[in-house]
Amino acid sequence: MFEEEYKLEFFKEKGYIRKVCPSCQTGYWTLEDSATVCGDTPCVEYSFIGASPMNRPYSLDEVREFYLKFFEEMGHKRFERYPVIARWRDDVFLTNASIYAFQPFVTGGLIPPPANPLTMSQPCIRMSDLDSVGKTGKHLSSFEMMAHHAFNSDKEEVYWKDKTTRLCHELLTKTFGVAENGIIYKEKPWFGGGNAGPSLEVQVSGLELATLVFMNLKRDDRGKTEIEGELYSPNELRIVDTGYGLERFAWASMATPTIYDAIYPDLTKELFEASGISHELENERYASIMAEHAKLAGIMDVRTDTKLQDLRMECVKRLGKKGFEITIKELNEMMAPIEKVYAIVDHTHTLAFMHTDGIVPSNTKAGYLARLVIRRTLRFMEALNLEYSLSELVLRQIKTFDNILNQELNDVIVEMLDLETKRYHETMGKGTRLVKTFLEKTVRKEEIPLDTLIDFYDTHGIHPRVVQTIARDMDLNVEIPDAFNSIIATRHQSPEAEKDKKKKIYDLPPTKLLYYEPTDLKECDAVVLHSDEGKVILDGTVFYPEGGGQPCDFGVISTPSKIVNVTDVQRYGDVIVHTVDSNIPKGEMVHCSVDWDRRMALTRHQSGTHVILGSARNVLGGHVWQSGAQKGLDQSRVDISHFRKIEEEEIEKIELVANETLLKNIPVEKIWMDRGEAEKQYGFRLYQGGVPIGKKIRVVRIGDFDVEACAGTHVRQTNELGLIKILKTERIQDGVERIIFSAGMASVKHVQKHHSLLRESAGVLRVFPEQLPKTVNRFFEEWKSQKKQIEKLRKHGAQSPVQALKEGAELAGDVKLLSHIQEDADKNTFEELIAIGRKVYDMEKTVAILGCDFEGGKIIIARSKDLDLDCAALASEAGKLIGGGGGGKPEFAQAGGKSKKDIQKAVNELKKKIKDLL
RNA sequence: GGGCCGGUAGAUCAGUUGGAAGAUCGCAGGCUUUGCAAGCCUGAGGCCACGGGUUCAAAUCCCGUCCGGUCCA
Repeated sequence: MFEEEYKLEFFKEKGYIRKVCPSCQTGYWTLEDSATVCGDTPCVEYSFIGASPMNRPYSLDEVREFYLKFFEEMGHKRFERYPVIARWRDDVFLTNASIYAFQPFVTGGLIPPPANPLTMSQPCIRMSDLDSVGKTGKHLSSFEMMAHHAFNSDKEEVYWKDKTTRLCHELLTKTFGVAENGIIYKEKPWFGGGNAGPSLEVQVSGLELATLVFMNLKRDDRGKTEIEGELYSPNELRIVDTGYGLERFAWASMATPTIYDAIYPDLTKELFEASGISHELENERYASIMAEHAKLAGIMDVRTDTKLQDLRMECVKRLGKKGFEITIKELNEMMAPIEKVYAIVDHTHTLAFMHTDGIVPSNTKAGYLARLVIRRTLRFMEALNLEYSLSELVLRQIKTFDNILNQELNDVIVEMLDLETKRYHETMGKGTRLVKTFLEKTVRKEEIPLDTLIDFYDTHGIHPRVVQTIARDMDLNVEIPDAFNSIIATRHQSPEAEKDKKKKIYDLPPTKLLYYEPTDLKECDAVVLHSDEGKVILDGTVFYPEGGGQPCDFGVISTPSKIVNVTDVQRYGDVIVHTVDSNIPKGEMVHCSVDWDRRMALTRHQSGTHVILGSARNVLGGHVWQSGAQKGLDQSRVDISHFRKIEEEEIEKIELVANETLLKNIPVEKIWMDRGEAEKQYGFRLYQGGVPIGKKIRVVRIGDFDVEACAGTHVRQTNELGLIKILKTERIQDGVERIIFSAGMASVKHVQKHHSLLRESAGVLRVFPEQLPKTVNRFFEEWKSQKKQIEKLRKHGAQSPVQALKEGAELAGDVKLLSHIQEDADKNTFEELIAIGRKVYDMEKTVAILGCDFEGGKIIIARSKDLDLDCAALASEAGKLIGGGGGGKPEFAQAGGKSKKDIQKAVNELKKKIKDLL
């Protein structure tokens, strides 16, 4: 595919020849006549381990700096990295590649690139390879993708395939000293995310150091190019999307057996020592084993245990040939802890990136991915018995990478991770008890039903392997089905989300937005451009359409002949549509008038949201981001990321800071800015309330307190908000707290309402509101102790009525038959009867029938333990007689019903029946 | 955003088909012991998360709310 695309002038000039790999059938370009395979794993093995193809070892910082400098010298603008959490996108959680920074706005042609061409080193996180990390020696869950990008269009031609390849070639040979004939360019059509194009993979010593992608196609059902069953057509933008593996450069230059030894040398070494592993790469035997294992891991799939064992077998064989005897058992035992150390080092680095960019662990979204990594790491640490805390290790990584990581959140991160560690142990403790209880109860202990295993994991977070470990401690064996993971996966497969209803597109000029400036414009004149079924479109409007969590304006539109109510206002693209309760003809001149009380209430809550967010960030820390908001008339809510419940004092403090800000009377500036310019000036903090679309964005700034991209309506100065009152906070999810607050008159009303609640409650108890807590507590305590007193009296008091009953007993053979009917009974009397009934159990040959008229009618039937009589059955029958039912235990039962007049009859019936039975 | 599970004594949890609110640990007092540990006895400690509904009767069944856990995207 794309064969013609790869015939570059550069290859011709250099004397590159095209060959086809007999092993994987792909085309590749090489200077070596003798080359037989494509140069990529699995067709060849790494040849750089112990033999660097570069001119000297490079540290990560050196690789990055040499790289960026090279491209700067070649006319590229150095571009700052984006966060690893992709807040500017709603289709992904994490930044996966450097190009993510430019999607979708730049790649979609909506806004121009911030610089062209540009170069950057973008940290990326990929969760997909998590299982391979540590085992293969090359997989990382976080890495930096160095890149140079060029965006070509009909208007601007920067450079394309030929120059891209020349640049790459020059970087490798001149800067890093790689021999020309050691570089192989492999053809590899690329596609993903709705785009496609040819690409070249750059191979050095069996390692793919870079991929040069030439994105020039887009998905199009009418397109002529077919890739993997999808049709593509040429894109207006031709994008040079390159990716160079920063860590791989360092690895190749250092020629260590694994990538982890190259990029995390200090922490790796320290953890090996702490786990009692002697990681002596100077030791020939050890180094050979590691190197051989790494080479094989590079070409073999190790995702399952079986496959990993295949690799180990092969490794044992090869080592034998080289004169190093080792058994597979020895090799397994040797590698298991080593892999864990590598994984820990990698994972803590990933967490360092996640948390410094503001991810808070959670049970949803990106936070959940962080929790996954945290728990994996904790498991590995436990297995190695490391006496480190997770927070300590992550902090170490943050400090090691201080030239690219933000150090401001360090304290918060430590607290957050310590809390996560605590939570993990709690969950595990709970889980262990649960599993133990289950295993003790189960009869056939070696068989745990699959459903139970699934329940343990899905509901309680206990992995089957943990169940297995617990079972082993109890000398039991538990089998885990191979298909366990896929079973879990299918359980969670949900039907595909409904496609968004297509919004109606109106072919009309953009509506002029008159609601922004001046902020107090309440009315306007307009012309009706479109009118149909109660939907009206004007040339301009003061009505704010629903958006950004702010409900739309209400009001009236008047024509010379009538006045209609506006009941809904929505935005469709650049056009604003008003829903009205009576039709207005097209072409009419109208006058719009907004319900100003409503608008002001909403506006105050809109600005209030920004103030609350600023105060929350102020009080709680820089990890606080908005994760949702809804404005209302009486109250509004804003959801923020935070790792624990907000404490009462913190709420008070947030409220104080917010109101101080109001009193300072800070101007609320609204500026339309170029997107790139705004991002550069204020960073990603802008995107608190989601990502606006378009070249220009509206930046709302409250002094140094808060800056956000926001399309809502705002007050002019903060004092217009009046009073901000936090009404309550609640936890939406782990890591997300909701603050419900009010602003303006709504706050005053809330304060008044609370005041009257207090006054009313205090009035009932006839005390002052200040004494309420004390008094309520006193009443509650008294109530409890009185309840207890009654209970006690009843127990003692049951003695004498029993005596009285005994005296009036009838005899049925040798069995005493006690009966009594209590009239005017209340709950207490009834419970007394129950207490009396209880006494019967310890008597000799006695049956008691105790009736009362509480709640209709009740009959208690009790017998002594030396009799064989089913009271429950009797109660059931007696219940029917009094219009209800009954039941209980054989020795004590109750019947109840609605008709109290039948109690006597039922009791007589019962007596007769019992006599018959005995 | 969706799914599943849970909320009972200070802690950990039982509580069968709706009919007397329990166990273990911890706590207090007593006995035993030279003292401690342990053992034995006795006792305190519960709006069974909250609000509705069904029922003669709800910790238990149904609905809603709040709180917590967990998995998935």
